[in-house]
Amino acid sequence: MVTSKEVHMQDLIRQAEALCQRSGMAFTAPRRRVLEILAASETPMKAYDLISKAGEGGQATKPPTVYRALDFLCQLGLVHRIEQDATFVACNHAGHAQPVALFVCNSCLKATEVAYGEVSPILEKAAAAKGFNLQRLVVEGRGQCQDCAMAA
Amino acid sequence: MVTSKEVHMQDLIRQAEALCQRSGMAFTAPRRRVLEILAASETPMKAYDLISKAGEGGQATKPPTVYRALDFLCQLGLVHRIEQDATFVACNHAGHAQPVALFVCNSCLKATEVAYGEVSPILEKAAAAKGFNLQRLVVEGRGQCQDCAMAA
DNA sequence: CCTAGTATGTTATTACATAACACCCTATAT
DNA sequence: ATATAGGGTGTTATGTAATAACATACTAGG
Ligand SMILES: [Zn+2]
Ligand SMILES: [Zn+2]
Ligand SMILES: [Zn+2]
Ligand SMILES: [Zn+2]
Repeated sequence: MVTSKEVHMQDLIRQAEALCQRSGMAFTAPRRRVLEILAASETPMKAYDLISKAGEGGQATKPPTVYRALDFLCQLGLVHRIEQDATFVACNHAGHAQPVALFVCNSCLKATEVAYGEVSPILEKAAAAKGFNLQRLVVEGRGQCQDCAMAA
Repeated sequence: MVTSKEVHMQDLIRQAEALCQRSGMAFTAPRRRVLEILAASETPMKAYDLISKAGEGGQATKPPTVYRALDFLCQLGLVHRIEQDATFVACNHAGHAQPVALFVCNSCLKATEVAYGEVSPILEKAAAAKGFNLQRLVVEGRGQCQDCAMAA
C-alpha cells in the first residue's frame, strides 16, 4: 500500500529538485534527509528531534547540519517554521502563490495550513494606516482541529 | 520635563495595580521592576537583557525571577511576547478589548501595535472552513516604520 | 496557632541556535 | 593542467533562551 503521506513526500522531493535545478542550487543528501523526515512526520518537529532522527542508522548528525538544511528548505518554501514553539513542518501544498497561516491543534499537535490571501491585504492596510510598510507577515494559530472536535 | 514614555509607564503601573487588585493577585517588586524596564525601553527586549538590567544596582537577578514576571504580565496583557524573535514589549494602549498585531521595524527595531478587530473574524472563518476551531491567534509582521521611511 | 495559597530565591539543567574554521567538490577562467 | 571562486558539509565549541526542582517567606482564613 502507498500512503498519501508517501505520495506527498515524493511530490515534495520532486518539487525540491525542480526548484534547485532552476536556481542553480544543490539538493544534497542532508537537505533531502531533513525534508524526508519532516514530510513523514504527522506533526511539526523540534529541531533537536530532527537532529536525533537524522542521526539514526547512519553517522551522527550535528546541529549545524540540520539548521542549515532547515534554513535552506524554509527559504524555498518547502518547510515552514512555526514561531510560537520553534517547530518545523513540511509544506503540504505545492507552491506558495498565496501566503499561508499555520494552525496547530492543541490536542493532536497536527498543523493545518490555511491560505489567507484575502486577509493579507487588509492587514497591510491596517499597518499602512499607522505608516507601517509591511514586508513579512506571520500568522499562526492554536485551537482544535476537525478530527479532534469529532472525537470529543 | 516629563516624557510621554514616563506618562505611559505610570499609566501601565496604575493599570497593573488595578488588574491585580481585581483578581486578587499581588503586584510585587519583581513584577513592577520588569514592567518598568520594558515600559522605559524604546524597543522590545530580549529576556536576558531584561535580566541584566533588572540586576543593575540592586541584587543580581536570575532567569526564573524575570521569566515568572514576564509570564504574569503577558497573561494580564500588559506585556506582549513577540514570537518571531523571542522578545518582550510593554503594551502601548490601555486594555485589550481588541486583539492586536505587532509590527517590528527592520531598521529601528521599534514595535508598532495595530488592532485588527475586523480581520480576526475573517481568519476565524478561514480556519473554520477547514474545520479548525481557533482559540488563539498570533499576528506579527516585519517591515519599515513611518519614521524610518521618512528618514530614507 | 496552623495551614493553604501565592510568590520569591537559588542551583542546576535542558533546549534552541550559531560562530568559526577546516575541508571537499565542481565549474570556469587563464 | 591548474588556479581560483562559490557553494556545501563536518566538527568543535560556544552563545542564548527557558525551565525543573526545591527551599524559603508572606499573608489570609479557619
Ligand atoms: Zn506551505
Ligand atoms: Zn487535533
Ligand atoms: Zn497591547
Ligand atoms: Zn523604524
